[in-house]
Amino acid sequence: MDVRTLCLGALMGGEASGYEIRKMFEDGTYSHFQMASLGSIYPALTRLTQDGMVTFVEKEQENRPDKKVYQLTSEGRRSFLRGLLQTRPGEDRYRSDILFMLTFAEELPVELTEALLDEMEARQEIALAQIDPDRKRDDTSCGIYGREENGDLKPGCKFVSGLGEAMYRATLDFIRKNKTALIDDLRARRNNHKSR
Amino acid sequence: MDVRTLCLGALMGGEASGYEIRKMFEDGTYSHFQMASLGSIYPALTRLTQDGMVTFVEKEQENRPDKKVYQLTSEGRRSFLRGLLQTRPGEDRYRSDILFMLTFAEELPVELTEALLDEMEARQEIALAQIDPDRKRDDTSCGIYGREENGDLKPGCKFVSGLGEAMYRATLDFIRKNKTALIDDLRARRNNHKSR
DNA sequence: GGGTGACTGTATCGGTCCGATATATATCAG
DNA sequence: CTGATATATATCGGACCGATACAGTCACCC
Repeated sequence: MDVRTLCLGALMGGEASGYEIRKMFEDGTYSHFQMASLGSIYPALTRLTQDGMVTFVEKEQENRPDKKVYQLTSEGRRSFLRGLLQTRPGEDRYRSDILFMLTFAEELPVELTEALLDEMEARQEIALAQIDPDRKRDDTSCGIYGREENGDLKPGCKFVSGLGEAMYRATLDFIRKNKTALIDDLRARRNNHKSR
Repeated sequence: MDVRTLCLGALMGGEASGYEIRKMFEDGTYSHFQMASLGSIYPALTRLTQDGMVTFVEKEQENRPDKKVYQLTSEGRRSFLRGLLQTRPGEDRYRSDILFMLTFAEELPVELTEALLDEMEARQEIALAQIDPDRKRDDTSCGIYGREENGDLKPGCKFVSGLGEAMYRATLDFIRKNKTALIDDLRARRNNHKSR
């Protein structure tokens, strides 16, 4: 799923600037299962403009740098949905440096392992908190896709964020339940090695 | 975490060829939380050789193409562990095209949504099955890191694979519990739109 | 007998994308 | 009044994936 497609998807929720699109992938709607950086978003928007998929208006702002606010054309909207019909979605992929490092827990100082576990727990907590319990309409900003007129989440979005929540909860649960056991195990092993 | 570090980690379990390292990231030990392709593994091994982190022996095989079997040098091993001590691990990142597509479920044919859900369920099942129930020593192949002399998983690896299992289970659970509700919801909505 | 696909291997390359950086302006805390 | 943070666009080097080439073996089926 390339960044151009991702940008089209982001604009399905209404107009947005490049900066705002990045925020959707950084903090917002898509942050839990997709990524795109400014270094790829801006070129993507330029090409999408050339191809007639989006248009933009330059908006002057008070006390802020100017904005280019992008918007889907009807061709862009059609093309995006047609694309989804044809695309074979790529494999889900989870990447975690911390888990990779924990694989070598036996070779590392126990303190580092502890720190890694705490770090991971903290990050998961933050991510879970970001999947709003009920932050219905606090952001006046850009039109984020997924809300009904009455402010409720659309079924697709509800499902996806529910799934995200379930994953974070399961992860947190597992860490909390098994953290001390792992640490104890490592300490015991460390003592065995010394005494031998 | 760049591919060179990843390769050093892979070789912590013993000697391996480039092809075998890729398998660890494709099917094996690391497949659930890291990725590296041949297109980056081979150059990485070349550079690691130049830097004295690994050495290789060319092994002729019967009925098979020749192999270059790589092995950590003591410098490589030290350098890897030192690296882990200094590295700030990158953020965990989950990427899923299917979830992105499901975000737009309302705009897609219900059949596609159904297919996506089934596809995702199937993939998670496969992944879960890959996290061994008890495939202790069936692979005679390369020395994969994480086993004790007696064949048990080392604590670090046990933790990590346990966490993986918990995540897959939670995901599968959620999909199974909420799939039909989502589909029904979408169908109902479709009828509402028609009748209006 | 011969085509076809699957597996083991090494290697290269185009194109995409991340991460860092530059530039500019404004707010706010200390 | 300095430094951190936020908004905003834009570029670029380097890393990495995915596809492809090349080469050999095996099993299968027609």
